[in-house]
Amino acid sequence: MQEAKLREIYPEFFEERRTKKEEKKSLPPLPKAEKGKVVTRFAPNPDGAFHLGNARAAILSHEYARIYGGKFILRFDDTDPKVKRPEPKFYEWIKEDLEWLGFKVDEIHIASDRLEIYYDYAEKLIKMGKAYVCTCKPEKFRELRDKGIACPHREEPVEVQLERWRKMLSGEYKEGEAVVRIKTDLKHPNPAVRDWPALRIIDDPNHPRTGNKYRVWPLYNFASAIDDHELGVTHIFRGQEHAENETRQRYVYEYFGWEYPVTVHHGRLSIEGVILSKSKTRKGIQEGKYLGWDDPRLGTIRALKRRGIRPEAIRELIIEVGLKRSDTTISWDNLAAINRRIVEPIANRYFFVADPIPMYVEEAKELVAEIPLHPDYPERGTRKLKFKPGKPVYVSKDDMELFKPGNFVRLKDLFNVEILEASEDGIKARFHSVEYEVARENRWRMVHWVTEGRPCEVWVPEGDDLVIRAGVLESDADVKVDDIVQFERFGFVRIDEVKDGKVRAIFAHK
RNA sequence: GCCCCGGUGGUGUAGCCCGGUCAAACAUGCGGGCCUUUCGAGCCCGCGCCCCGGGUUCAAAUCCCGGCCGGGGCACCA
Repeated sequence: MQEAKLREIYPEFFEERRTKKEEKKSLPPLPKAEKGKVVTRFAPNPDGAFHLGNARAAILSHEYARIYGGKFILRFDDTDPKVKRPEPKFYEWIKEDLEWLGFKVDEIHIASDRLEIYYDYAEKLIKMGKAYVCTCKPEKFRELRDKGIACPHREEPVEVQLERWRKMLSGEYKEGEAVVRIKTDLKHPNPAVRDWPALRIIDDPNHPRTGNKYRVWPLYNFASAIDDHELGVTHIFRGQEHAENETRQRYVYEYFGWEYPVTVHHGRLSIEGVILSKSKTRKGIQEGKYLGWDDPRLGTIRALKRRGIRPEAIRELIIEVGLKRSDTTISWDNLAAINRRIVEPIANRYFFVADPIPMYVEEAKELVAEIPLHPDYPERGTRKLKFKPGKPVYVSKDDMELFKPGNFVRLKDLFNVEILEASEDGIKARFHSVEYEVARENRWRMVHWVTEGRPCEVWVPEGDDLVIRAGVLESDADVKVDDIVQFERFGFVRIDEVKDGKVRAIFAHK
């Protein structure tokens, strides 16, 4: 348990904590955190859209910065122009998504602007004899490393190293021919930690921000180690996959005599049945399987937003999941429950009939149903649905099992009818009574309906499928793009598009 | 293979450091009831969990050892 580890290092802090638990679900205090002095950061690679998995580190970082009145930094770790290539739009999207989540970003830094800084530190380390330029073939180096043997370049004099470093910068070495390594314990139990690489050459980076200006690029561990210190970061939140990187980075901190930030490693967060992986998402988009990074089936922040998930719900979820180090897969029910609580009071009600079937009602008189937009908030007003004799009422195929001859149903807020005949082409019914009480006493079921509707489709993400439910929405429904409303007896939806009188909505949850 | 983590109801989390107050808490889910012009919400009742085996102890979810299971890392990715 990582808390136990933190306790070892900061026992005094946990004493405090004991006295004040008892509180509602919230984040535990942070070790070594002083009011006003906490600096956290979120450091994504803008090579894909921000998703729920990334949101864990981001929200924890931001939340603690706020709790302690500190600073939250957004840093784009865009130092791999080759394998995990950044794309310009993602820099913007990440900023937009953070804003949507309600973040206050105090500073923004971009690693690709900071290459000279990394070069300076690299040179310092070389001069200090703590780093060297290795020109071994990667396989050769790996072989030596695994045996715990120094590579031939390791102990060469500083002047030779500096000369090679200059050659790296000047372009005399090509990609793959030279790399700067940080010296570590060659007998470190984990071979992967031994003399880890800090900077490498990329011949034709064509970086979206710096083009071909720089050919020597830092690797994540080096850039991150330098930046966290340079930017004054005090607390780092990141996935447990980074736990071993801490070991590497600490060497740099030790050489410079810096203090390593407090780190909290959390497990991976995912939602059942939802794809988060950037590479899988990209592939799916390319193959035409997904409509884009905001396809409602995906777990990107943009997709969740599009589905009508509120930012507060995401925040609550992350805080509830907390600092746990094991991976967690939350269920949709869980997120939906949180979101429902938030959205329920704001969502106005409308009738949407999926797969409409006409119902012809005999012996009924003209009647106008006046229904509140929200049952708990009558002050919001009402909507009026007119019934005219001779014209059909549309009901949903989903309710077909209720429409058996001899059954009685109540058309909600209108009147009660007896079913005479029923098929998927149409239903014949006879007016029975208008009073709700009659339906209630007889325990007749209630269905929603529409007389004059406007075309509407609802996209319902179901795992990896996107089911499109076509139907009609009550004609006067006052819906605008981005509204979150409840289609009664259908579920909460977000209005995605209103065009030429046609409405498209995306299903959030029941 | 080597190196890290983790394992509490169907799901997610709390409790574990400092053993008793924990036949275990909260949320969600599921079942039932009340209320109610739908659904939902709300209120009430119920269902259901400490991975396994040893050990220490008067006492173990909690400490120790072993096992099993799961996740992550071992890149000139982040």
